[in-house]
Amino acid sequence: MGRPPCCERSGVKKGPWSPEEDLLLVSYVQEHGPENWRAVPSSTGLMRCSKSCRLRWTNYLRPGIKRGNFSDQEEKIIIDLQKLLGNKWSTIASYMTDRTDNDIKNYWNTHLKKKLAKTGTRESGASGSAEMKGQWERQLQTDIHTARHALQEALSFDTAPPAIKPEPLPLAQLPAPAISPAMYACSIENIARLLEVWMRPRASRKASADWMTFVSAVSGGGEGGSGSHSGTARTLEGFTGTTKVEGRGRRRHYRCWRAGCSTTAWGTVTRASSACRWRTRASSFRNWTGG
DNA sequence: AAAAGATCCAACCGCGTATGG
DNA sequence: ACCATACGCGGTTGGATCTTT
Repeated sequence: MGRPPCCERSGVKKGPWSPEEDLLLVSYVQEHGPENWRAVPSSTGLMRCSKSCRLRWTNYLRPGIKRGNFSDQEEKIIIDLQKLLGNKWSTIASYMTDRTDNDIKNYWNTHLKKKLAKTGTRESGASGSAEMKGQWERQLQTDIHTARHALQEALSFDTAPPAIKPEPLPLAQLPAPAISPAMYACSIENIARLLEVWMRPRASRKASADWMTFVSAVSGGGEGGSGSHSGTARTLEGFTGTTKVEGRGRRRHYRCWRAGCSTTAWGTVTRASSACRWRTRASSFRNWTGG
């Protein structure tokens, strides 16, 4: 029954992704697109299974992913769609293309389930549900129409098929941007954008977020004076990545590097008590020439 | 300041489905 | 038709971080 895990072979790395792994994966997708995942480990040298690579891409690195708090509207959409569709997270996510199914699932499990349990009954009553169902059915019909149209186009030998323009979708308040190959090129920017989002009030929680926080701090960026630093000024420019080296909790050591250059900078990031501010310690920040 | 408990979410796991030989 | 393997999805977990004591 069932297949053995795809990652049983020895030497496969598990756990949180490092920035350099992210960059390798993004580079691969930029070049080949998000397909043929089984080729990713061998092509990139990543010591990860294909499944892990796909998950990392779809849940984290893919362009257009929105991070941060869910808006009231998003919350309502999730509640309504969950009521309508059940735990079909990927389907629900298809209506909120800037959110991943994993995010939605997590948000449901950690926030909405409790919230709904607390309020007892679900706010949007039967009439709201019926309305949603009507919208859902209309959407489905539109999808079928679009698919049929596309099939006809594909089966005919016309050159330059006309652009398919589906009718306005009832649930299209959150438009679904088609992911074109050109968008993969935005992945690096996507990482940078995530950096910006995560630098906002909420302090980073994960190592990868810490990385971004750190890079921002090193670059002298950040909002409201967060990321204050002193000593030798270093900018993000030129640094291609950073990795956590040692330490845990409130105090960590990081290393950042540049491509094709042996210069590495070491830094310690501390979280200044309750002020939610990160800073690099000039005293422990120095150049290091490795190799 | 430290310990303990609670919370959150990235990543893993197992299974069903799709696909190709 | 059968088998092997890749893909995709939903449930679950580990551990980092936050909050409370």
